[in-house]
Amino acid sequence: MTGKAARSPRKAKGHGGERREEILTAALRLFGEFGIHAVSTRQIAAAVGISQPTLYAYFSTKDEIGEELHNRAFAQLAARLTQLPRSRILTQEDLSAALKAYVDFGLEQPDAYRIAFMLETATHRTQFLTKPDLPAGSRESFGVLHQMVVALHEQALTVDLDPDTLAQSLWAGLHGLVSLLIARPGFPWVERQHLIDSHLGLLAGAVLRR
Amino acid sequence: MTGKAARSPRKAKGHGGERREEILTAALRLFGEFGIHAVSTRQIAAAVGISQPTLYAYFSTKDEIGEELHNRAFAQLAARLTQLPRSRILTQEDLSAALKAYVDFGLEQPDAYRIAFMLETATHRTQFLTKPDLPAGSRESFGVLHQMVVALHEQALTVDLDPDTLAQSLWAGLHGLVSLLIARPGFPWVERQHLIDSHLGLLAGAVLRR
DNA sequence: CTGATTACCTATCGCTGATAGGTGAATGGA
DNA sequence: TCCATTCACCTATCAGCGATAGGTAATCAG
Repeated sequence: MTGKAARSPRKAKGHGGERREEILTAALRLFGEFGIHAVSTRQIAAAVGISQPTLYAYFSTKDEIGEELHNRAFAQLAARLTQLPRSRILTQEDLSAALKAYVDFGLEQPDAYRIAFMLETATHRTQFLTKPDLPAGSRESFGVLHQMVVALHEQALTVDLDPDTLAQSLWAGLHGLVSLLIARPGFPWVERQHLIDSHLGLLAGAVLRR
Repeated sequence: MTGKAARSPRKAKGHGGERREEILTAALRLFGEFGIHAVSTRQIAAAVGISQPTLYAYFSTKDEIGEELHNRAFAQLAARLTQLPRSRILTQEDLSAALKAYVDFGLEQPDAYRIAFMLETATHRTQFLTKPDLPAGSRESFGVLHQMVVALHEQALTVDLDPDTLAQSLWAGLHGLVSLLIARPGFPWVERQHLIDSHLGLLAGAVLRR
């Protein structure tokens, strides 16, 4: 399956950080392609061109590699949502654009989305059960959605429900579509873009005052 | 963690099937509690009271245990949806009841739901990429939803979108809520029942003609 | 040139999923 | 009643896993 292990030349003295990036790049690709549990540290190491224990100079566990990718994926999504152009006074179109951006992110970068929202490492499982918080990037990306709903609510543009509930409902609606499309590519979906457009239309229509 | 391995007495001659059920029961509990990848075949065997290789008399791989639980979970959901009382001519209330039943199933049996929709074994990953089909139970449970939407559509009770798209959209909306509630119990959700009621209200309101 | 630091290595650990090959209780036909 | 077969289950062992211990050689500052 995997080719021979061509050793990568040793990094110069201050440049161990480059190796770290190489590991993350290789891991993202492999995790995305085969799933985190089907990829061994030896495979990652081989893809990078180093010995397996060398990974542990940069990460203390295999899960920590997933963790870092997880955080970066969240940060990417948050950045994407934050950097959207917005009207000075928030409009319904701004919300629609954000919903679309969320779905696009998930479908354009399914590996990242999987890792951000669908991946379950042992670390996560414990973390999510005990800590009342999500990682920063996660709060931030949900926060963008939340703030938009709050702003629209203040302008009385949303239906008569508290904005917290509306925002969580929207998130659920978005995540459901993205995660099913990613996880069940073999399902007989209707034409993808049509489904997305309709779904986002339904969600926006459900949340926005008519 | 796990206590001592009290050996279970040998099954009588024709009763190996009972052992199989015991294995599935133990595996469902352990997979649900710790996640499939964090549970070893030795732990399952210990919980049942047999040696680890004996598992392989009943299942040819560990994934096959997950597979069987997966199919059973789907069948349960399908049964639950199929057995709902329904009006002779389908009403919007029937649809709402089905939506609620779906969510209730997921939240009452998070282990089963996780295994049915959120679990990713190596087998699955390949299967879903190559085969155009879901397991029977899966098609069946989505089918119930689909048929309801079709029936409502024929009575012109739905909004002006094709029923296939509406049904898939509904499914995504349901799955998103259930999977996030299950996977992120630490998130600062609004009161759960309120969120569910609102969400289902939004979904139904979005799909049904006003 | 030297000493410290850095970037890596090989060897090995306990554990995992899975296989090979055997044992001994139950059963049904002679 | 004997015996062959079947069935339920065992111990021993495998290669591969994540992770650790401990060493080595390249590199850089002084």
